[in-house]
Amino acid sequence: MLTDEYRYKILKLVQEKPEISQRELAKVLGISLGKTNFCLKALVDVGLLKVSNFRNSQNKLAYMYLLTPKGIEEKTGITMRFLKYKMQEYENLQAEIEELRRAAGESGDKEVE
Amino acid sequence: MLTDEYRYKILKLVQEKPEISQRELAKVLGISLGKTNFCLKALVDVGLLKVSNFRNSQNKLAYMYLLTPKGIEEKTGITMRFLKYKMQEYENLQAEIEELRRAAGESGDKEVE
DNA sequence: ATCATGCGTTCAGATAATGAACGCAGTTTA
DNA sequence: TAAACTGCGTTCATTATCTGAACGCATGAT
Repeated sequence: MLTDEYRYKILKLVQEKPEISQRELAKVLGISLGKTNFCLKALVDVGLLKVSNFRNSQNKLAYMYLLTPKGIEEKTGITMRFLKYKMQEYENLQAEIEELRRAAGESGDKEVE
Repeated sequence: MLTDEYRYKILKLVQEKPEISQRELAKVLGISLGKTNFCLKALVDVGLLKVSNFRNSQNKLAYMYLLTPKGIEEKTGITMRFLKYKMQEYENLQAEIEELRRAAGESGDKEVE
């Protein structure tokens, strides 16, 4: 399943390091190789990424994932959408933390740690 | 699967409305009835929730989910842990938004919306 | 030539999530 | 009172999703 979370994360990582391998991507993302492969293909299918070959001196032939113009353009929107969603979660939690503090009779200005 | 996300959300919802039904909980959480049932049981199993019956005037006999003393105590920790995790995500995204703004040559003080 | 390495790809098996269907217990209707 | 109805928690076959070992291939090393 390709969610906004992985759309965002993969586009970001690929943009930073186009020669990244699927295995490395999987490791960074904390997901399996199979899922990584699936998500990359999905991003290629919808035209956000494209694949090209490149010669790697030390390593063998490898792929390179590049953001298409569409990918570059949509990445911003995807990121914004994802941020908005996360911001909402974050604010809800902040409110909950405040409630907990009030319930515990604390001063309310302590740091979460 | 019972994750911190659902530990937190369920404990919160149950605390606010102990007489909530599994179906209503499922709807609010955006998950299936089966998963809701599974998560509630898991929370009972680990001693964070307990079940008791109550008489509901209009409706039939129903259950009531109550936080145990352990549940009340651990809810704070679970919430804090979940917040910390979300805060990290949120901060990473904020940084990414900044990068996007810089790349787009914007002024950097626009609101996300 | 042979081996070793690392790549993307595949897919059988494991894991997780779904929601229709069930039995039960109150409430309403006939 | 009996029968139909409602909404509850529970179950579990089905479906969706994820995993990672194994494969073929291309390169570099021996």
